[in-house]
Amino acid sequence: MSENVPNPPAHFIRNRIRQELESGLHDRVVTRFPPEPNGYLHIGHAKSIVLNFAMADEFGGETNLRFDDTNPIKEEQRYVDAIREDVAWLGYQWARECYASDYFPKLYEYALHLIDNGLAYVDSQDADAIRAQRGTLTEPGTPSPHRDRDRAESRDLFERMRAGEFADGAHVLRAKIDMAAPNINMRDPVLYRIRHQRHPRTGDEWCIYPSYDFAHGQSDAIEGITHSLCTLEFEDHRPLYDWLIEHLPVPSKPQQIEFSRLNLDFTVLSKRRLMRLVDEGFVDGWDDPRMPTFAGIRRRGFTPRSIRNFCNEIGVTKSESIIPFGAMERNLRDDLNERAPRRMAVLEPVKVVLTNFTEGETEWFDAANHPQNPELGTRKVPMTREIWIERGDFMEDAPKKFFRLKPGGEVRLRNAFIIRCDEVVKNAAGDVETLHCSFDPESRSGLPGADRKVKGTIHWVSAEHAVEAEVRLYDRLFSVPHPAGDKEHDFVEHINPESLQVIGSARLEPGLENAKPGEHYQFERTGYFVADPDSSTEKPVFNRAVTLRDTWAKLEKQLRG
RNA sequence: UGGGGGAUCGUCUAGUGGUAGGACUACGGACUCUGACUCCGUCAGCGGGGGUUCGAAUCCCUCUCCCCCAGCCA
Repeated sequence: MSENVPNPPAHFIRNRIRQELESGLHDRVVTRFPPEPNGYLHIGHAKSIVLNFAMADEFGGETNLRFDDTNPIKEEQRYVDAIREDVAWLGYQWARECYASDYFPKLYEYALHLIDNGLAYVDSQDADAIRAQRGTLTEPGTPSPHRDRDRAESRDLFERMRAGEFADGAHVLRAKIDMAAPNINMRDPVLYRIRHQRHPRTGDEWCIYPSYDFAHGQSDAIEGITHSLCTLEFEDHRPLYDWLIEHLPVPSKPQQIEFSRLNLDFTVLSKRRLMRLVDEGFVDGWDDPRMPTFAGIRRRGFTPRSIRNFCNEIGVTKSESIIPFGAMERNLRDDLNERAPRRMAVLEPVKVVLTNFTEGETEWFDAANHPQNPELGTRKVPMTREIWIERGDFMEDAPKKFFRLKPGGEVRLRNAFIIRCDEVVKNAAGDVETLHCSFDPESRSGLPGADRKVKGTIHWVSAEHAVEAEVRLYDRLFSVPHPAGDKEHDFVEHINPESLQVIGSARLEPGLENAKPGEHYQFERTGYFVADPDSSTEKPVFNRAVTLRDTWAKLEKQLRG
């Protein structure tokens, strides 16, 4: 992946690793991306994925994909499959696919080690009692009555927990650290709990499962992870992470480094909220193009490269930040601008009759597939007497700065010739129905007369050859920058009612009916589009991934005042 | 109110004693058979108050604000 980032920007983790390598603290970098398979990945995870793979890649190491599957109540195989697909889609190949559950036997041994050394004990109270004894933020906790249970008894109990002799919640294994610690994570945290629950990978082999704190660091150590990169909320867990590594006979000593998670405006990124959007039908599923999930942004038309570039652009720090959604869109434009073939498509059609164009005749024009990259070749587009143009490209009472079609005015038809609007035909309601225009034969593309300057150029599609298609225009899902930050209103109240606009019959240039799902095009002057999985030759469907920058829209807004 | 983090242009981010820099946005202009792209230019910042110093974003003191932690979730 490093070919995409010739000059990776410095950030504190990169700097720190560089120094460690120079000082000889490490001679290689091994990282891991450790999702819990209890939900789908979203754009927030992309930052972590890119960071982890980039660090290993840049410093000659490798990255594992490790599923943190320590809680079988919430985890499912389908999430594992989806996550695997998502990481690969982003463009990364992990060195090893690991599972915390691979280490259950080892972790069990480690637990025994702690018990035998008087560093862990079995507590036989229920969750409520343990909670009550934990103390509060300002008051220390009080020791469990079982805290000084002798090692042999704890060991016996723990072995019987493992053997399945007890019901869920009857006992728990706890580290014996410090009930008065100001850091609540150090107040004898739970290491193992009983869960008679079939595990997606280990089946019924285990009925006790390690907690995150007990599994994560030790898994890192077992895999030889040098840098365990995680988000800020785990900072409080680092003392525990280090404590366990220090007191256990683990094969290596990883270090945890925290960075701030990615936040985007005009969306939500918490699993709970995303779940509600799907469950309550605000979107059409996890892969709805408005969703910030990998499945969603992929279907929306975001490319892996644009996401990677975006992640590199935003940097890595410990300060919390909210990145404008537009930053992601710009990266998409930058990527697609370079490589997406251009096509003409009329979204809101209005008919134009070229009065001096021979009826029944078709003239084929050459059109470049890309204005800056001739390697993308050319194509032929048909011109006929009747064509479609964009309704918004005609204005009857046009302001001075309006460079498109107006009564008596001229405009160039992209790749073809210049036309003049001679007559406006309206229906009974007063809406423009048809425009009668005449074209200038001397101004055909390629001819000397084509050099004549007209201010505007618009796109068009031959009415006879037009391919009818469904086009889905997506906009931000929420109408406020921080939907989750409003304490007065439920975030769903801020859903943008116009986040999806379906155009039933857009008119596309012929050929586009053969677009394969996932193929990107720029519909000139309109935006970047991708063929949806729903698309077929019979009924093409395109999603608008992002609009083009539109300075006219801005100007128009200003003119209106 | 205990503990752990954070605060630099509108946004993101460099800068650990020596002229606060970059990117994005915005704005202005050039170019243009996409009002796109590209190019050029402009605006704009060290949370507040003290102190140390010839000199402070950086060191010291103090205040303020924001985030995280009291799951047998991760």
